[in-house]
Amino acid sequence: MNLEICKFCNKRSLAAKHLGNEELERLGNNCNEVRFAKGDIIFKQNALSSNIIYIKEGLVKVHISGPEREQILKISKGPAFLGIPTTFGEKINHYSATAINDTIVCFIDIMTFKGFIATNSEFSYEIIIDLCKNEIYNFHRCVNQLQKQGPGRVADALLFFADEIFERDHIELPLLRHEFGDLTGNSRENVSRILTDFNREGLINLNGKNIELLKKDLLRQISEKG
DNA sequence: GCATTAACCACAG
DNA sequence: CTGTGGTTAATGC
Repeated sequence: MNLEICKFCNKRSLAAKHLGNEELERLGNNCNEVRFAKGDIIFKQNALSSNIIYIKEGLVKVHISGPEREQILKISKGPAFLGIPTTFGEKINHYSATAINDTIVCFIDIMTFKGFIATNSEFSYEIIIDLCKNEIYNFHRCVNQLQKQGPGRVADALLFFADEIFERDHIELPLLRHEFGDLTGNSRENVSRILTDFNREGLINLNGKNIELLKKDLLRQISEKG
């Protein structure tokens, strides 16, 4: 443990920005930083967990095994909390998390975290905001998945990667076709077909995992109309 | 009926 | 792993 690790961290969460010096030392004393390589499992569904997980850096996929197939719930980019909902009320994880890139994750002791919630209202406030944003995001995703059809969901995912993850229109899909299917609720074959269709129609420039979004306005239309 | 959508299977790079 | 073609089932004109 390193007392200074959180004090001088430049990837602090919005919540942790409200911690004082003494609190940051306590945090540093009760958390641990772990590096994960691409494909490493950060935590697994049904395993016991007594930590709050914070992604300092990197991309993580959050997934759950459904009755039919694997479902990717979302892709999270650090810095972000991951797993407050799983660890707060329950002892076991309700989903798994896997590193997509090389990732740095902080495991924060739950009692320390709860202590901040109890004593630092600014900290708590930021955590609540985070949870609310998450819930709203999930509501939207739920509607999308249920009411849109294949191409709409794929267009959604492409725009998500371009706007939220890479922040440019040329993306390198960090998922296999099979996983991209798990994310968008399509079979791997369908993902393949939809992408080649988009390519043929000039909406994207497709080159394996390298995808360039050429007509984002049209992709948005497809995404909205389903 | 006919068209659309998407899943499943099989096979080829 | 990925792309494609054929087949099949469900759903909506």
